[in-house]
Amino acid sequence: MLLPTPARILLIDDHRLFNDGLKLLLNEQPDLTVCGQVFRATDVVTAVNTLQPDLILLDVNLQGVNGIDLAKKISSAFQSIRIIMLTMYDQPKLLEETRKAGLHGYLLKDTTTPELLNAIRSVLQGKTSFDDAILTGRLSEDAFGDDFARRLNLTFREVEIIKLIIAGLTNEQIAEELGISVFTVKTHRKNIHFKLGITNVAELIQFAIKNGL
Amino acid sequence: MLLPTPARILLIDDHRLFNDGLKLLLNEQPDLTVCGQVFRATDVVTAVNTLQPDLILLDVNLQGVNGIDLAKKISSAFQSIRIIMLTMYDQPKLLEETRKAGLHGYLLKDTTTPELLNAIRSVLQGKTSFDDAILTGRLSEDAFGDDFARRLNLTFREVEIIKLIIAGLTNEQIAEELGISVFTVKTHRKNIHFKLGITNVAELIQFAIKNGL
DNA sequence: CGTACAATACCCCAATGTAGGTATTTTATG
DNA sequence: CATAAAATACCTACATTGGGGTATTGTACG
Repeated sequence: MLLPTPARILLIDDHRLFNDGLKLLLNEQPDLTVCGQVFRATDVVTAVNTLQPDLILLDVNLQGVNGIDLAKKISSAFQSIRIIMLTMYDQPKLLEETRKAGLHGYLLKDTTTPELLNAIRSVLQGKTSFDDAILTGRLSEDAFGDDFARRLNLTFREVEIIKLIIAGLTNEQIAEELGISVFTVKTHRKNIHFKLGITNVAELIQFAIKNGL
Repeated sequence: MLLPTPARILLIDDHRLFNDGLKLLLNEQPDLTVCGQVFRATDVVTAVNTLQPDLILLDVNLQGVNGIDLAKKISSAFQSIRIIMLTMYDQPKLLEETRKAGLHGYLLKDTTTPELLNAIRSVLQGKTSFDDAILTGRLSEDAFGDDFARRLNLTFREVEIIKLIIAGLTNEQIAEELGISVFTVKTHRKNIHFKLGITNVAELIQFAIKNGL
């Protein structure tokens, strides 16, 4: 399991506190060492060049810069470097893009530390690691909050669908995701609109934001 | 500056990695100690009760639960506990709510570690601490405008239209609001989609949120 | 055993959004 | 004044959503 010398990890994330915290976290591990931290997209290229990391933990969103595009560039220039995307949100689309781009992992920032370490070590060994929470149904259990649902008399299924709508999925994609008919999705959507007193997606998202997305 | 015994800090944030990282970060300081970590809103009350922290770092957004409401509850039940809100985004509204609620600080997660420590120590001494980045710069009026627009090469008009889309207006309503043709609105909308690399309203709003609505 | 509710599925049609064009006018700038 | 960028306007076509129905199934509860 342990490599002869600690694996060199580069952290790229504009949230400084998160970045700093992660550094401490990883440096506690004997087989891992953080060789550098980057906070801005513009600093990435030189950092990768000079630091020669084995693995990069990369935020999908660097103040408006698309992390996945960035990852692709790095990946094509340095094929040996392994890259794990870190993200705040579980967006199926980003997950898909990440896989298609041939990157090595996609993790949510609310994974636990052991899970992160696991993922890093797997990826260093040549495997890939995609967050279970995304693949399976973390969405279904909690996330959106009892509170919200209860106040507005939303059912479990409705909340589930709201989340997928907000994630940017179309009715058809939602239907596929949940394994139900598009008609059913539309029915739920109508009920949601009725319960919330709204008429379109934008208002739905407004609502979600106000009530704590 | 240093207290006789380390100040007890409770971390409330559902992003586990961030939470864990922060713990290490703070425990490195001789005058601070993390007395507990909470990952779910439902665990907050008992944690506060049993751990008796001096100060709480609280994420504004706990999987659907409004962090500010939570903070108010804590604050009214335990007046001596000082609370600093942590957030990913600079939302003027939340900042205002935080101040009105009589809480003691509001920090962005992309502040630096020294800034965080500074803020914590100030608050422990009875002062308040609101992130400069929020108070001064871009936020004040046009958070959305400048920065966001510049980064993404959006024009003034495009930003204007984005705001109206997010407000839930249809193309027709936007056209009327701005005194232009629906066709023009559609054109702008296409350009926006192109520049942002998105395909529908939900994604647009996602984008706006991430980049600081 | 009814009743209530959640979840499912379908139909129709209108309204709105998305995507590909092309093209003119205005404004800012070297 | 020439050029670029921004803002404007229109067209066609298709995709998706929105709102009005109706109806079946399973499950929980008194």
